[in-house]
This record gives sequence, structure tokens and C-alpha cells, in this order.
Amino acid sequence: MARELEKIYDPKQVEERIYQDWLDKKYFHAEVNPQKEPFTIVIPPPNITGQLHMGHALDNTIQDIIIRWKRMQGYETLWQPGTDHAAIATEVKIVKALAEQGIDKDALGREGFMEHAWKWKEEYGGIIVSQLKKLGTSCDWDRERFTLDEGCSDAVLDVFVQYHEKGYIYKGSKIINWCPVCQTTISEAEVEHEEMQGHFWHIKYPIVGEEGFVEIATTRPETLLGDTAVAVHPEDERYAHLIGKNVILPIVNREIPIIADTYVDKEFGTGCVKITPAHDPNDFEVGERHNLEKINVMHDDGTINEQGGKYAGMDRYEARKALVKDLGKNGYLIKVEDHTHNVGLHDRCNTVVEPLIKSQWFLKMDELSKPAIEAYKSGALKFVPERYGKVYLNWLENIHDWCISRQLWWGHRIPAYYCDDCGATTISKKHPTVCSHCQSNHIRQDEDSLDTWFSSALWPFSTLGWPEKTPELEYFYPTNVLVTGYDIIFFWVIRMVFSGLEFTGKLPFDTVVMHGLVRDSEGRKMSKSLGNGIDPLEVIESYGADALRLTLISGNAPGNDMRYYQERVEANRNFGNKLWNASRFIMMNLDDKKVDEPLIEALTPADRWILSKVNTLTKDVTDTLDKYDLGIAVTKLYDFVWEEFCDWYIEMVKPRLYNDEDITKNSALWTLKTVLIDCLKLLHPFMPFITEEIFLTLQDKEPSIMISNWPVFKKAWHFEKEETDISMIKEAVRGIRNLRANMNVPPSKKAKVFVVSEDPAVVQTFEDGRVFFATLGYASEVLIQHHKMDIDEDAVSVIIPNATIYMPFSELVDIEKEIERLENEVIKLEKELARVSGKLSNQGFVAKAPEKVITEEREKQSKYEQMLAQTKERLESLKQ
RNA sequence: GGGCGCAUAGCUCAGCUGGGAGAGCACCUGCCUUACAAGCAGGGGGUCACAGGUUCGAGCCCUGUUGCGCCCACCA
Repeated sequence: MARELEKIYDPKQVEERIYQDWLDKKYFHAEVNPQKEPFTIVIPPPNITGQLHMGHALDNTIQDIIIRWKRMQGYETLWQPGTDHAAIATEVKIVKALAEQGIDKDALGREGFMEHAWKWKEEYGGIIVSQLKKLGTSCDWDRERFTLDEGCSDAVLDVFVQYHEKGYIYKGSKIINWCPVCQTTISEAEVEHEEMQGHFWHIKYPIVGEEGFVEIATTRPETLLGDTAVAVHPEDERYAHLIGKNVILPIVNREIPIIADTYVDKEFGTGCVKITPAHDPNDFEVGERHNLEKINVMHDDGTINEQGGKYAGMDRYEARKALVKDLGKNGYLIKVEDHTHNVGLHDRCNTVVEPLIKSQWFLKMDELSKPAIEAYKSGALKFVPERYGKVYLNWLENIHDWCISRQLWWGHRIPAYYCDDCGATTISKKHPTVCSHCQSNHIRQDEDSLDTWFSSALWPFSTLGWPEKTPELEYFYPTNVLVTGYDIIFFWVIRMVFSGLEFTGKLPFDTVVMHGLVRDSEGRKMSKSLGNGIDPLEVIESYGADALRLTLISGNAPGNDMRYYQERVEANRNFGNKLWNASRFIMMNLDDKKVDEPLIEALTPADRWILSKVNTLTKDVTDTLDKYDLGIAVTKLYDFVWEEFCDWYIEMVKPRLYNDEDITKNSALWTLKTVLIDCLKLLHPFMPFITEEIFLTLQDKEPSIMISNWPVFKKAWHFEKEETDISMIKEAVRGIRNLRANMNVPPSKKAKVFVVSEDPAVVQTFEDGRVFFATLGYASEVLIQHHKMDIDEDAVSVIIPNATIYMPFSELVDIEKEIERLENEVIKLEKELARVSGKLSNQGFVAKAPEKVITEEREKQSKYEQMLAQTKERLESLKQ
């Protein structure tokens, strides 16, 4: 064993080889195993059109950490992977690609298009998956699924039919959100509201049969073409006399009624509202109440239709301009004001959404949302961090019916069949041959397909074989944790919850771990249009996947957005290198030697100290992971490895390693190896590659760290005395270094060190640790004694509780300066002491503070008193 | 109009159920010490946005204020 390691860790030489090895050995693969408890995560399926971005990297790093940790803890872990067909996103992309080849989508026809689409999927759909692998994700790739594959499609159809049978799915003409560019309906969740600079056009609507007019203000003048009424508030005295009369629609010259409806806000604007039932959701409601005609004035591409008279054929914004111009020319325009208002944009293409009336399929939400609300309120469904539960609840409590049909081909085609003879609709999983109503065979399938989220909603169980009762479904479902970004609660989390509850009777997961967005260094969202996105693959290329993973999960609180800084990746890369070199050092010293586990008694205080520390660390890290506080867990590991293990323990142990006569050499080697292995295991979920590489080089008992056992807290490794002893020595060493640095003593200049203490236990502690002063404190000679004899008066001193350390630097010490320094120490100590004593003499504190806190304060008090006395004594003797 | 988040060291951010302010980067000083200069040792730097309150004790809890950000909502 003990392959020689390079001086610098090079992830490029490691990652691919190790990942392939894991794949070959099927370590990611999960099987139904009644001997073990299952632990399951389903991946948020990335779009097949996607390229790996920082959001994916973050999301999947979190999942991989959790799944690797649980795997090591002995669960049968399934991380179910797959991809999403991403209806609109993909179709748009394919249409574009086809157009570049001179192929027109409509000319191809549905079947021809689908053929191309599937080819496209075969060619590009695997890219994102191969990119995910570069991150080190331990998904069970043998079980990879696709939302449009046979099984998932079967689940979708089953769900559609069942919803329909239960009366939850209906088809109806309602105002929907229409994207004129994508030419499809979109759901409310897909509309993004953005505040935009616009105008308020004030227009005269002349009253029929009398002089005068009503003043109407609108932000979308072109919708005037579809106005079928003007509304005022029923209690608005200003307009009471006009109710029932008509106005003339300017330019159009159509007579429309003035109606009264409480929808109108008397206080806002002029108190008169134009009503366009076909182009505004509120106006639609008003229209329903008053039986108004609904005049659609727009084509699906956003141009004005034949209802628009002379404006027909113009784009909606051209028509707006033209109409405003005509209004002005004819004296109808009163004024134009600047006005900022919210505009709905399609989240995919940023097109301004047009509300239109269309006959569409909807999923009724009022009943379905109830169990989903209850699941949260009862505590069965938990969010990390908790605050996102409120977002979930708020959306569910105000939910509207979900428009599920899309005018797209790339997706699950709606299983509704219309009869040309009797007009009946047949809903059926399988393509029927005849109409279920009249048995005619003149039937045709609905042209629309389903919202892509309709199939994602089933993901936790459709991927496990539902609606079949598969062993996988039985064993791995419900899943345990869902990890996703907060921006996707409405689209996905909520829909999975109610779908899971409805069809499996179980919550699809009990915990939702939310994370935020990865922003650029200036805090802006990474976006294609800004060109500020950072490619995770490039980062992996330069710094390795482990460094990227650490960067993404550390340095911010769960659920918060984070900024991406190259410097942070470098720091984390450096940590990997630190771990690498520490391991290299240990392996060099092991040098093929077999180390035996020593008896506990054979361990030195330093060994026991580090074992005790790593033992506590194990507990801390596990507890923190239990709370899904990954960032804190990794910070604890980072600090331990770098400071305690590398900067202190390894340095302390060096003299023993360099001395073959030292009978404690074996226990030093054993401790180094043991602590390192525990650290590697604890770090493995976070940094899978480097830890595996080191682990395999370090030992040959186990074939892989990723299937090794997660460390557990051991009572036998709890050494309280050694912890206090070593911390005392560390304090002394730090004091010495501090003084030397202040006095600019070069490391080459060694000094005699006297440790003086009257406490025999302390003397013993330093006796045991005497070697550390030589190696860590640059001592030429260490004299430990319980009196001050033989010490030069002009020595500098380090005062720690129970002991004073003297270093004679006769030629270097300026007595005056040393006196001044000690005087400052006295002031500092007196201040501290005053604070603690003040606290302790406070009746309220002594009476009400917990016993533990009071004891701690008392201990501090005596510590400071002692140190103060020692310092004063030293001062006195110097002043003589 | 509701809801949420954030304001802590020059920068980016941690800080668990209230008990002597932390990290990384940057900066300053000294070291190429036989694991690591992607390193080692030492150091400077913070009225924890503001104002009240609760408490023996507040960065943390409560109320209010200011600034920034996000989400939801049909005010034409």
C-alpha cells in the first residue's frame, strides 16, 4: 500500500477514476432490502434542455451529502434520479432548432414533430445527467427515469382519469393567461409580476342622449376595442343618474351600457371603469354577473383580430399606439399620465401575458388543497428552515384552480376524446375505438397536452412504479427528504404533496429542505441575459468538485441566498490540499508499518486529547446533520482538521515519530491514523473524491469509504482531564510564541524556558508536556520547578492560571518595556475581574442565574484573581 | 395592500433554545521550520442599523423606526 502521494492534490487525476469505480461497483444502486431501513430522496428532475448551473450544483450537492451520510449510517439509500421533459422549454428549443434547418413545426405535423423531438431528447437529454455526475452525485443511475417515459406517462394518464372520475378535472371557458409568443396557456404560477413604467390614458366615453361624457382611465387602451360596458359603484352619487344609460365607445362607435357593480372602487381614479370581459379576469367576473357580451379582439399571436376593425392585423402594441393617436385626433383623449403598474410576464420568455378566454382543462383545487394544508398544520410536513412553511400555507389557502392544458405537442397528450357525431367527450386511459356515448367511431383526441408540472407532481411515486404496487413503491415510498429551491414551492412542492396524498394516501416526504439562490459576487441573480452565470463545470475543472461542493454549502444559513466568490472556492480548495498533505505526512510516517491498536493506558495525554476531541466532533457533526445544518457541520470539520489536528496534534506528535526509540511511537501512529480515518469519514459526504482517494491509499481493509460506517460517539474516548491539560499547554505555548513575536525573536534563537508552579498537578502536566515547549515554543531547555530560584530577574514571563513561565532573554529584554507590558496586563485583568465580581455580587444574578453559569463565573473569578496576583508579584520583583 | 427575509470586522457571511463577539478573504509583522508558501507563527480591526421595552443579563426575545431585498395580491 502507501502509494506515494503527490505534493499537491490534483482533482483531475482522481475524480473521474473514482467516480467510475463507484459506478462499476454499483455502490449507488439501491435494492429493496427488508434487513435495512430505507432512506429515499427523489431528485428534482432537471430539464432535458438544461445545462448544469450553480442552482443545480447547490441543490444536488445538498442531496448528495444527505444521501451519502445516510448510506454510511447503514440505511438502504435510494437517490432516485431522472429528468423532466420540460414541455414549453423543450418545445421552444426544438422548434427553434428545426427552424434553423428550415423545417416548420406545423408543416411537420404532430407525429413528425414528436419524432424529431424524441431524437432531440436522445441526443441532448443526457447532457445534464453527465454533468451531474461530475459533481459526484451518488444517484442510482440504474433507476433513471424520464417524465415522458412509459411508466411515468402511464401514471399521468391514470391520475388524469381518476381525477376526472372524482370530478376534480373539468373543462371550461375561463380567462386564462396566454403567452402570445409561446402560443399556449400558462398557469398562474408561471406568471411573474414585474413593476413597469407605463401610462394612464384618460379617455372620454360620450354619454348617449345627453351632453357630456364619463372619464375612463386605462393602462391598456387597445382593450377598448373589446369593451362591452362601463361600470360605476352602485353607491357612487356622482354617477347614480347614469346607471342604465349608455355610452358610445369612442372610435368603435358601439353603444355600451353603464352598469353598477361593487367591484368598482369609488376612491380610485375617476370611479368609472371600462369593462372588457374577454381580456381581463375581473372584467370577466363583472361580465358574468351582468350577462355582458365577451368580445375577444385578439388573435393567439397577440395581433388584433377582425373585431378590431381598422386595427385588425396590427400587433397589440402597434394597435395601442394607433388607437391612442386616433383618440387624440378625435378629441377623446383627455390626458396621459405616467403610471407604474404590475405587468404579468411569462417566466420562460418574458413576454407580457395576455388574459384571454379559452376553453381549457382545469384541476379543481378547493378539496385537494385541504389535506395538504392539514399535513402542514398537523406538523406531519416540516420545512427547513421553518419559515418556508408559511409560504407554502399561504399559497394553498389562496389557491385557484389549476389550468393544466397546454397548446403544445411535447408532453402528455390529454386523454380526452371528442365524438364528431354526438359531441360527447370520452375520458379514457387507453385510446378508445368508439365514443362511449353513442358508439360512433368518429372520435378524435384532444389536441392539448398537460402542464409539465402535472407529471412532476407525481414524481415521488411514479418513478417507483405507481400505479402498480411494486416492491420498490412499497419499500422506498414515502420518501424522506425533498431538497429544492424556495422558488419552486408553488410549482412543485405543493403539487407533489396534494397529489401524493390523493393517490397514495401518504405524504410523499416528511421534510422539505429549502435552499436559496446562488447569486454572483455583486448579489445579482445569475442569468443568461446578464451573462454573469458561472459554469460549475469550469469551477470543477479548475478547483475540483470537492472545493465547489464545500463552497456551495458553507458560509451561509440554510434557505438564504448566497453569493458566489471565486476566493471562497480557492479557500476550500486549499482546505482539500491541507487534508491531502496531512494525510501524506501520516502515510510517510506509517511507511507500510503495521500499527497496532494500543491499550488506552499506552496513549499519551496528547493522543487522548485528540481522540476525545474527535469523539466530540463526531457527535457534533452528526447532531448538526440531523438538523440538516450542513454548513455548520462542515465548518466544524474544517476547524477541527485544520487547527486541532494539523496545527496542534500533528506538530505535537512529530518528536515521537522522528525517534524510533520512543516507545510511544506506535500509539502516535495509531492515533494519527485513527483520527484521520474518522475525519475522512465525517468529511466524505461533503468531499467525496479526496476522502476516497486518501482512504484507499491509507488502508486496505475496506474497499471504499462511501460504504464504510459513519463514526459514532464512544464513551471510552472521553478524556476530560487530558482535554484540560492539553489546553493548558496550548495556552502556555501560545503565550510563549506571542512574547517572542512581540520581541521579534527569530525562530532560530532558542531560549531557556522555566515553568514555575506551586501546584504539583500542574507541575506534572507540564512535566508530561515538556517536549512541546521545545518543538512548539522554541525552547532550548525546559526547567519545570515549583520555585523561582535560578531565574534571571530580567526574564519575560507568561502568566497562565496556576503557573508562570519565564524566558530569560537578557540581551533582548528592555525591562522598562516589560514592566509596561505587565502593567497593561494588570489593567486588563483588573477590568475582567471587576466585571466578573460585579456580576457575582449582583443579588439578582446569584439568585436567578442557572447554577452552571454561576459556577462558571466563580471559576473565572478565581482564575483572574490568581493571574492578577501572579502578574503583580512579577511586576514587584522586576521593579526592585 | 398583506407576508417574509436581511442590516454583525474593509468585503462576503456564521452566530443553536438569551450567559464574556466568530470564520473565510483582505490587511500588517516575522518565517522557504525535513506534510503543506494553496503553508507556518503572531497581530490590528466591530457603541452587532436606530429608539424603546422585558430580564440579574440582549447580537439573540418584544414593540416601534429607518434602509435594502424577496414573495404573494384583480385596484382599472
